[in-house]
Amino acid sequence: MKKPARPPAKPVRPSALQAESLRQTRREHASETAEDYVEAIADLAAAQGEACVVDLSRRLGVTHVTVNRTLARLQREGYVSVQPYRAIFLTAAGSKLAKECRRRHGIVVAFLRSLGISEKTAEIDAEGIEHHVSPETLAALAKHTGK
Amino acid sequence: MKKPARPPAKPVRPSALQAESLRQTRREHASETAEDYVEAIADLAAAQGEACVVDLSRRLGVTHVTVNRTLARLQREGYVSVQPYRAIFLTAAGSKLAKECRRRHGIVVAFLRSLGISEKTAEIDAEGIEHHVSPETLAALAKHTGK
DNA sequence: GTCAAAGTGTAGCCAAGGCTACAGAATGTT
DNA sequence: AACATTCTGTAGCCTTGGCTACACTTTGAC
Repeated sequence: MKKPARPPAKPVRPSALQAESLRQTRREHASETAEDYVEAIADLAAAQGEACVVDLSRRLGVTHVTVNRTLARLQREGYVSVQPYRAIFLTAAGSKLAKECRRRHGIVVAFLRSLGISEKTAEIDAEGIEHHVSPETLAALAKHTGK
Repeated sequence: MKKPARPPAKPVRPSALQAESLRQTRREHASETAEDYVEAIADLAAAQGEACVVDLSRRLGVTHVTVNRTLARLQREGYVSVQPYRAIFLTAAGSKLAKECRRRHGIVVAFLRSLGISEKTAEIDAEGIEHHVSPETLAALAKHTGK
C-alpha cells in the first residue's frame, strides 16, 4: 500500500488541519448532549415551573431510560442536580450553559430566517448547526443578521 | 413529578418540533462518519492515486484500528470496497456521496469566508456545520455568497 | 535473500447513547 | 382506603466509535 510515486505535497486540504478540525467536531459532539439537556431543562422550568423525566424524554425525542442515564452523567459532570422522584434542577454551571445555548440558538435561527429559510427548516438546521459555531462565527452571524 | 398546575400550553419551543429536530440531528450524526470517510478517500485518491489505511487515519485524526473497523461498516453499507492489504476504493454510491460532500463543504467554507471568518476557523466550523445544512439552507448560503 | 520498517489486521477494553422489559413509587379518582 | 394510571428507576442488550497491545504482511534497502 506504500505509494511508490507519492507526489511530495499536493494535499487538497492539509491533512493535519483536517484531522484537527475533525477532532474538534468530535469534542463538540461530546458536549452536544449536555447542551441539549440543560437547554431543555431550562425551557421546561421556565414554562411550567419544573422539569421532570417524562417531559424531558418527550422534548428530546428519546425514552425516559435514556434521559435517566444521561442525567446521571450530567450530575457527575456538575450541570444538574437530581434526586430520585424529585424534580430536576440546574446547577449554577448548568444555568450558565443553558443561557449561552439559548442565546446561540436564537442567533443561529434568526440568521437562517434572515436568509429566507422557513421557520421549520430553520429550527431543524439550527439544532444541528448551533453546536458547531465558533464564537468568531457566531459574532459574524449576529452582526450579519442585525445589520 | 406530576405538575399540579400545568399551564395548558406555553411551550417556549413546541416540544414535538424540537424532538423531531433532535431526532433529525441524530440521524445526520449517524451519516457524518460515512461522509467524512468518503470525502477523505476521494481527496486522497485525487491527490496521490490511491487511499490506504494509515493515510486515512492521519487525515481523520484517529488510529488505524478505528479506520479499519469503520471501513468494514462502510463496505457493509455499500460505500467502499476493501480487500486485505489492498488499496481502498469508493463504489459508485461512495463517489456520488463524496462529490456531494465536497460541493457542500466548499459552499459552507466560501460562505463563512465571505462573512470575514478566518480561513482556519472557517475550515473548523465548516467541518462541524456541513453535515447539518439542509438543501434549502445550502441553496441560500450559495446564493448569499455568490451574489 | 534477509531484515528492518512501515503498513495492516485482530482481540479486547471503554464510554456514550439508543432501546425493551420489568419493577417500584406517586398521584388522582372513586 | 383501593385502584388504575402515570411516572420513575433498574437490568440488560445493542451499535458506534474511540483506544492499546500484539501479530502478521508488504515493501524497500542492503
